[in-house]
Amino acid sequence: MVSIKDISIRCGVSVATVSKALNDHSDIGQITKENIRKVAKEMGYLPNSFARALKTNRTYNLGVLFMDEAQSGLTHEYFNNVLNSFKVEAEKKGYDITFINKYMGQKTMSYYEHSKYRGVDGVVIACIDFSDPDVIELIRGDLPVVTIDHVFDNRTAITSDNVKGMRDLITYIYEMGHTKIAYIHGADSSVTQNRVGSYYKTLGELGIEVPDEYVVSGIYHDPDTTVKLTKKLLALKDRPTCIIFPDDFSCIGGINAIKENGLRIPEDISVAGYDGILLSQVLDPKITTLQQNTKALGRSAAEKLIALIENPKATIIERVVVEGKVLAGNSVKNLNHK
Amino acid sequence: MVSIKDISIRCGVSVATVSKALNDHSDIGQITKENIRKVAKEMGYLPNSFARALKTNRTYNLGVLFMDEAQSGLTHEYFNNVLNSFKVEAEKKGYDITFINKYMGQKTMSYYEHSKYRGVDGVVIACIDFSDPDVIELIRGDLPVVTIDHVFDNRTAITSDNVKGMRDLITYIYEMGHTKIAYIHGADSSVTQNRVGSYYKTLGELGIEVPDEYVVSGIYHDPDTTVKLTKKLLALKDRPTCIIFPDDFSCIGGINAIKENGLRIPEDISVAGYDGILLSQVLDPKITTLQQNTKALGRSAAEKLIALIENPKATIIERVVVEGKVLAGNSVKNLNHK
DNA sequence: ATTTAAAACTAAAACGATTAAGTTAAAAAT
DNA sequence: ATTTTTAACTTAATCGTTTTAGTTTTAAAT
Repeated sequence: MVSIKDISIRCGVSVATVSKALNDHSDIGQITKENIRKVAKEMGYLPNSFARALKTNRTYNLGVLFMDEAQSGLTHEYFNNVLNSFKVEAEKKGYDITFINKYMGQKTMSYYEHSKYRGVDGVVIACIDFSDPDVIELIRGDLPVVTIDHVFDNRTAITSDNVKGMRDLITYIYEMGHTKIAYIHGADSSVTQNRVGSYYKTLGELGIEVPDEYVVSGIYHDPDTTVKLTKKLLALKDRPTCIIFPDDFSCIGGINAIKENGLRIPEDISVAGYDGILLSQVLDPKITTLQQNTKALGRSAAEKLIALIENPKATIIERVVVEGKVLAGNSVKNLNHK
Repeated sequence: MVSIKDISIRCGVSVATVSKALNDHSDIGQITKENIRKVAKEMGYLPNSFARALKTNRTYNLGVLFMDEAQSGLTHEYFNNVLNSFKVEAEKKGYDITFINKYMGQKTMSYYEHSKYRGVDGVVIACIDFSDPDVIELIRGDLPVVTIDHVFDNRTAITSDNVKGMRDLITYIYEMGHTKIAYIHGADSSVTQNRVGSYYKTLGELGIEVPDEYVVSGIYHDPDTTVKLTKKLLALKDRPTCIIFPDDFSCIGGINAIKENGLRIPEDISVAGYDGILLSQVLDPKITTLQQNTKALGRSAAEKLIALIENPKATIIERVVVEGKVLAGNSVKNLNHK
């Protein structure tokens, strides 16, 4: 590999001059600069990122901590889309991304250690158990951090507007004539708390009493568990007319349970999901769901993280809230004009 | 950050000794080693990966070049799954992964340049236009490379067995009583060539003549284009009884076109996909498809790439062929016992 | 008691950049 | 004509490792 030194020899100048010329410092003459750049191109020079990183402590590398229940944020469509959007924006700004994990070969490292070891300039955290001590270590650490879908006091956070999302979804369902709306929610997290809270609040404002049995604790992204919980709901004496599932994917479990019971959707019972993944819109019937704006989430996360990195003095903690929108499928029956 | 030097001072030995102790060289005494390791742990020492990379030219970082038509291998379920499996295996062996791309900020770099700049130890290439000059540059380059779903003479390749896959799929459809089997295939590539070749060969062996109009050139992962092409097939005087689509995702377009035409699946016409993505098995009817073994593909790619990296002398070019299996859904009607 | 061999450690160069501080040459000010 | 300023470079240290080629100490062999 051709180095700065090779160029300096060819050009008859010092390595310092070459370095400065390539980095466009002001104390190098125009003619010299141009010549050095020409020669560098001719020789096929590529900067050595480690050497640079060693000296400057900047890698132009962003850590990504994306982990779902199944240990693979990659195959989870929601996080997938957020990640892809994050990646696109990061690359646009000249950053690469590196996945942060705990288990590197034999050794285990904490997320913080891994981040430090790879020297990432900052980390985006999403899709994870935010109470994990290893995550907390990272949050408390000295690296710029942006969290997605969870808010820490002293850190920039990008969140999907789960309060408004759930309100909009319920309002839509209510306007379709439903009042007996059950909710199988996901495991406890701030996302879940916001949604459940908004569920109660919205129904309360609409003057609807919610029987305790209508709110069931489930698991995100788990059709199997959802099958069981759905059956429970179907067995109720006062069965709901609509069930909201933790997300579109687990909704499939719910749909299967309902079909197994000999019921039709939406004729006999209505269902709604959450996320608005591709799949939800190709199912028959199309699922009525709240589509989260994954593009904006990923893009904002990258923007804010890079801003944090590039303006270390002005460490501004920001809160970005991204709204989603109701995707009206065909899975919620209109009870108004029957 | 605590460095090797800090440890050396605390232990009263030279930095060389510390380095060797931590890397378990044979010329350091047991007691010294243990002491140094203890102190290193106490002080929270983390090796600096750039410094190490600078000296050793090894980063324990693998480049990933995953690009689909939409410029985002990440949101494409097939590649997604391959990538995830690749990542899991790589991490198990102590490697991180870095996405290789062309456009870093303002500057554009070739894939090869990007790989060199980031100093990845090797690159896996998949899901891309393999005739792209930038890809060729990488293939011809001096980095260990493994390709997925495309074979280059002098490079290790992991391929899904498209010949056997298509044969199995067609054999299944044939056994269900079909002889008029159309095929909308994807854009030209070695994958497509293998599938189309196998399509003709298998049908030929079964003694079935294929009308020219039954083989249509389409696009992978593009439901919209598939809608149009499906309509063409449906309009034929001698309409096929079964249509094979480029993949499961574009199959959705085909299904929609068929439904629009007032036809039922599989009662009036049968369809088959390719890939076996999650989605194919939750649709109603379940799509009959050939499920590719994405886990094995990703794992093998990582294994072979790392083998190449860790045994530079024995540069063995390998060919790994991974078989898939027919997922018999409900989208192909059994014509035998009507 | 002396030489030889083995074990345990160190010195210093190197990897490829960046950068603070210093130097030289040319231009501007006196 | 001399001093001051500015422009255009260079020197050399530094980042944190690894590693070659010693050096010293201890043990074994003579």
